[in-house]
Amino acid sequence: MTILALHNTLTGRKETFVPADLAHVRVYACGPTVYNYAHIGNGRMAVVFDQLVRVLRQLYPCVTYVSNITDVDDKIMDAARQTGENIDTITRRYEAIYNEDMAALGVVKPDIQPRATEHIGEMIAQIEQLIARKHAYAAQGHVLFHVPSFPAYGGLSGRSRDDQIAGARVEVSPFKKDPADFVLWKPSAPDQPGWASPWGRGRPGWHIECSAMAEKHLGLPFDIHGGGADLKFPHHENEIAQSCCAHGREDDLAAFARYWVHNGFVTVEGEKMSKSIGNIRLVHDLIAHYPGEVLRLTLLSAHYRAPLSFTSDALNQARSTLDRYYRILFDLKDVEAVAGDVPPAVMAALCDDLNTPQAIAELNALARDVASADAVQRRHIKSALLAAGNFLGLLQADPTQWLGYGVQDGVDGAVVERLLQERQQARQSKDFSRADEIRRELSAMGIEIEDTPQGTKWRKAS
RNA sequence: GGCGCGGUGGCCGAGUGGCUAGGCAGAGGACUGCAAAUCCUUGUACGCCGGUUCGAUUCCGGCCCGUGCCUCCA
Repeated sequence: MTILALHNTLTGRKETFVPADLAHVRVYACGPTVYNYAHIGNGRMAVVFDQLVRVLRQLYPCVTYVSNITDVDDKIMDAARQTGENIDTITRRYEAIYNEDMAALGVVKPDIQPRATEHIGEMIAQIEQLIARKHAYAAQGHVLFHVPSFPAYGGLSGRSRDDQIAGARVEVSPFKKDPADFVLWKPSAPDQPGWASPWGRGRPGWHIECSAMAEKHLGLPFDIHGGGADLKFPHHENEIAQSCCAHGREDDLAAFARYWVHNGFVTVEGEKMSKSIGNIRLVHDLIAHYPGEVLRLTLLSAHYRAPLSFTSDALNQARSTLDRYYRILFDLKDVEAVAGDVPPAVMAALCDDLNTPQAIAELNALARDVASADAVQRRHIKSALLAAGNFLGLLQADPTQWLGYGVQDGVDGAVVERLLQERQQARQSKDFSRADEIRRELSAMGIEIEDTPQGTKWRKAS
């Protein structure tokens, strides 16, 4: 059995992954709050954990991947107020768009995608457990988690309770027993979404939903909990506090999730994406200009924990890399591939803490070898390339289509053929200036031509 | 201020105590009427200063720079 090594934020080290139950690997990753289009940072999280789950499925017979949809949140309420739309209308719409956009990135939909609003009962039950164990208290319609009741608090982020207060930007409400305490439940005004609870009509705090949904759908402790690096604190820290304390497991931070995996941030031209800078890159917009595979490869071209600077350069490089692979597949289109396993070198790279750049280097090695390959090797290379591509969510398109051969959209094939014939005649009569002129005409139409021993081929350049 | 992460050749980007990362771009060559595509050749880089070591880009300490979190955030 291949060994999977993962960097575990909980210990700060790369560790050998051993599931709690070899027969059933369980993974949870924090999903989006659905009030707007997903940006490329959301996309990176989805792609990274999709790839991790793909690796796990190669290694283990049964994997359950849960990723939630946060559909109750103050930002959603703000959005509803601004547009005058119903909250459900907004959340359902952006949930659907999220799934479409992620599918375009080659992300396989999680096995379970629980909505927060459908787990209010579980959240209330967990809050009651926390109150019963004296880790939480009700005050003025709120319920708060009492951080001092959990001495191990801060173990994931390496941040102490004092550090959290030292930031001095934590809202210190008068009803908090301790400045570090955080909200489990808060009251809703009549015009805000709310649910009946033992503490009055209200809605859950942000952190409790993941604790409740992960436990319901995966059981405790489950194997891997993931999310963006920014969620380490306070979100994941608070999840751990809630879940461990609700079950009297204050002694063991791993009693909730055993391995914690965090992906790094996407920056745009080196800057953080933010509304104020106006540099947010939405997946929805990007897929109108770039094939999803180009975006996916861009996201996989850096190691998942490293920051990724999203630039047009990076996109173009990913595109030319894919063009190269597709050209090989095109050249090998008459070679019969055999269904096979993911190439061991690719698998080994991914099993080393999801080293996707190394895996891509292995793809390049295959591509390099094709030039000197004999018939048997060519068949092997095509098979390996397709298997690796399938595993990485790449190379799923038809090479002919990808490269633009035989594309009819927006192209008058008859015109192209006529010009090519005219150019061929010019070439035969050594009228090369006329031939080159025709090539420029075609180029202006977005048509690139390639003279080969078998005649002239043309393609619609992307 | 506190807690992290990172600084690798023009660019992107792995990795390692001594043994080629890889890609892109560039240069030279082959092929071509010229191109395109492809192929061949070509680059000895690891922020700074100390320390450990036979030997450090890789380990340790300090410093500088960049960046993220500490408030909602993938």
